[in-house]
Amino acid sequence: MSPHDVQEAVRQTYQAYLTRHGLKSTVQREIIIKRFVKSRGHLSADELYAALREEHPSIGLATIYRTLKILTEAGIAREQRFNDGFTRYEFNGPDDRHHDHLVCTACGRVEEFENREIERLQEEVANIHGFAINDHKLELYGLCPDCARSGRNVG
Amino acid sequence: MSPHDVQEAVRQTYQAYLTRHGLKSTVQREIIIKRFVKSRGHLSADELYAALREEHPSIGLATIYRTLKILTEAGIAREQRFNDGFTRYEFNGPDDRHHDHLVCTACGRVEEFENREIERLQEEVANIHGFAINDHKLELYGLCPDCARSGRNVG
DNA sequence: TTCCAATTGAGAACAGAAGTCAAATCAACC
DNA sequence: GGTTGATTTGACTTCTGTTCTCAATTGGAA
Ligand SMILES: [Mn+2]
Ligand SMILES: [Mn+2]
Ligand SMILES: [Zn+2]
Ligand SMILES: [Zn+2]
Repeated sequence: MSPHDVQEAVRQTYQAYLTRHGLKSTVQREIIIKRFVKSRGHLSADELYAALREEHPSIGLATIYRTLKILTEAGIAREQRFNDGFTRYEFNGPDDRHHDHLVCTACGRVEEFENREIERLQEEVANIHGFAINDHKLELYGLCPDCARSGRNVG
Repeated sequence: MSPHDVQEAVRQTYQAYLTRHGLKSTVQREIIIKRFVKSRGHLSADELYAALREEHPSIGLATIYRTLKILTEAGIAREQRFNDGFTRYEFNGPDDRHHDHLVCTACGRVEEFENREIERLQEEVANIHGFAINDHKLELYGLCPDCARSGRNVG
């Protein structure tokens, strides 16, 4: 899927969500979404706020929070809570697959990985315990190669 | 290891930690630890506070937090952050093995499991990415058998 | 006992996030 | 285009779990 197609699919999903919930499209939301989709990191609301601060200083932090909530509910964003006290949001594109995370406890770097075998074993565990799983969280915390090499250990 | 031996080992570890850090033993800490070790759940500070409230109404919440921090640092307790907004603490006995959690999103029930194969695959992933892992978090969220059967879906 | 650092409980402070509200904006209708 | 009413906005306040502050108390070495 080309970047343009992704952009278009997001717009489609977003508009459908607005209509379905009787919400309005606004310039602030457009700006926030465009930047969020473009950045493709694991952003906190405050980081996104800071990223928009220069070009759009009038957009309030509350609007960022509200828009991220809409995006999450529309399936365009995904919430992640690593252990730094912030809720982080990542773009969830139309053909993005589920993945889990490696988190560097020194510099905050986040790497993604996908492991079908682990996922399968998780299902097995859930079955054994009779749980009907609808979400899971797997995070590996430690030092990234750079931080391990340089002996860093705090952020 | 008998309950008495566990009790004794905890006391040992606790005392050693106090000495090593120039801390004092207090009646409040003794009471909190005894109750914490006995309960063996995944308790929030507030739940522990409530549990002690009746018998020891003068013990403050701040002291609970402070004691749980000491226990965590001494390796007697382990912090867990599930997705309910509370930090939870579980007793980490001298012969307790590492385990992960199944969490019911309806009733809050927490089940533990251990899966060496998943752990091994995690190490493999970390190696591929060059990360030096020192902690990880694996939680499966869904409905426990009871809640699934009764159609419950909120806590 | 004396003495002083460690500890306590109460309340204030903190931080991320969510709520409040009057003013501004969107979009449906004419 | 203009009118209208519901939605949204930004600034601010509030909320909540946790930590900090501080004067009074306590623990334990001497
Ligand atoms: Mn990710
Ligand atoms: Mn556990
Ligand atoms: Zn790093
Ligand atoms: Zn349940």
